[in-house]
Amino acid sequence: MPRSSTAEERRRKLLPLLAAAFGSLGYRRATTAELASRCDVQENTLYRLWPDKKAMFLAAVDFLFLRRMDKWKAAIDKTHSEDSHAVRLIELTGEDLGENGLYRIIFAALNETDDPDIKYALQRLYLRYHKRIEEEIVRHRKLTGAHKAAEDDDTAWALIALVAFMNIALDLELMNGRKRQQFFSTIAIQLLHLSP
Amino acid sequence: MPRSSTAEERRRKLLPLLAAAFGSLGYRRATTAELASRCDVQENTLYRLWPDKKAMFLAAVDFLFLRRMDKWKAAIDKTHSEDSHAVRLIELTGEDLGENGLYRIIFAALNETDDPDIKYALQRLYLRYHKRIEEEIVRHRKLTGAHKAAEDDDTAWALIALVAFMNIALDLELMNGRKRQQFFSTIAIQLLHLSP
DNA sequence: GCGTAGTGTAAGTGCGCACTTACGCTACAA
DNA sequence: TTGTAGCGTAAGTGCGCACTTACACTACGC
Repeated sequence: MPRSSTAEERRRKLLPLLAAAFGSLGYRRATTAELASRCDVQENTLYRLWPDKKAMFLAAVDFLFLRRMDKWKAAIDKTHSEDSHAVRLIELTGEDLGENGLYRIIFAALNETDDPDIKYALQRLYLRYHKRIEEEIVRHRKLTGAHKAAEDDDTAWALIALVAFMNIALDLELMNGRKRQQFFSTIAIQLLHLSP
Repeated sequence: MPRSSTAEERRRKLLPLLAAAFGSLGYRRATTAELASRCDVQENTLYRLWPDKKAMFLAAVDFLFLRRMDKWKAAIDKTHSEDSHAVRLIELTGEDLGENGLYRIIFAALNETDDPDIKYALQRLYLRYHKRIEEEIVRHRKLTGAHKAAEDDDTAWALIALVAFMNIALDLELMNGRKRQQFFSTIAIQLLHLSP
């Protein structure tokens, strides 16, 4: 049997490109021809690495989520241990909103929720996301002793809602960048119930 | 010239059906064949009433938005003048979330924002929506004398964000109905800064 | 060297769908 | 009654796109 399998490695190399393509084009406009061209390979090659377009999409979703979590981890590692992670993450989110296309890909996926695989993947993603945020809220509230206006898990969902809408606002140009950032931090802080 | 134009009337009759179809199927899955079948006419007939599928879609968006506003008006008219409209509208939103497909159609449209017409229509819709909500927040705060934790317009955007996410949560079954309603009212009240 | 698993390239293929054409029928204005 | 604008019905048409096939080439195990 000749040539050791390099498929896994090739998948890893192509994923960021696929993710970027899906992120900026959405599901529909990201045609297989376009994906191939952006990866600088033939369509054929993609189909040798993934069974179909949906699989490429799901792999991309997963990749972007994990990359986002890595970014959070890196940001937190640079924070002093006694500072609030939550506040740092809010700043971070305000800054590189939409940068890596995670939300655009999620919104693209939301239109495919009739497909059970896609729906399940999104569900899992949101639940993991929620869990991660709730952890930080708990930590934040313990640290600051802030009086809770809502349960931690409700606050976590509310922050997720806020971020989702920030991306809508970005896409639709509902507010300019400065305003959007001010809006986000005002409301996020209010939700954490930290008097300014 | 024979037969007086009934086109306008037919459009009015078909719009609710179109809107329902787009609302439950999204843009992509709402094929022209499917639309025609749900309206119980031939595709041809639709094309005699609107120039193309996009026009049908935009008309449906507009229709749903106006219907939602009518519903609000009706709800408010039934409220005692000294009661808070805002609280009544929050209850209402919690109850018939997703009922008329407005949000599903908006999410469908969000994937078509590369089309300037669709983007512009959404922009206009959100800005009108925001303006309407802000009015109620101003009224509410004047009425209750609640101390503001955020500007009225920020609070209005935050409520819009919340409702948008409620619909995501509904689609993805992130929470059950009871939980979702509890979450929404808790956070909405917190945003209005009315102590419970 | 030789056979085979995998690679690059390119030309299909078939289907779903937005949109069109064709044509006969109907109701109204003249 | 007759001409015409609009209606119903049904059969296209063409194109974009997910996915496939074909085939020559290459690297590796034997």
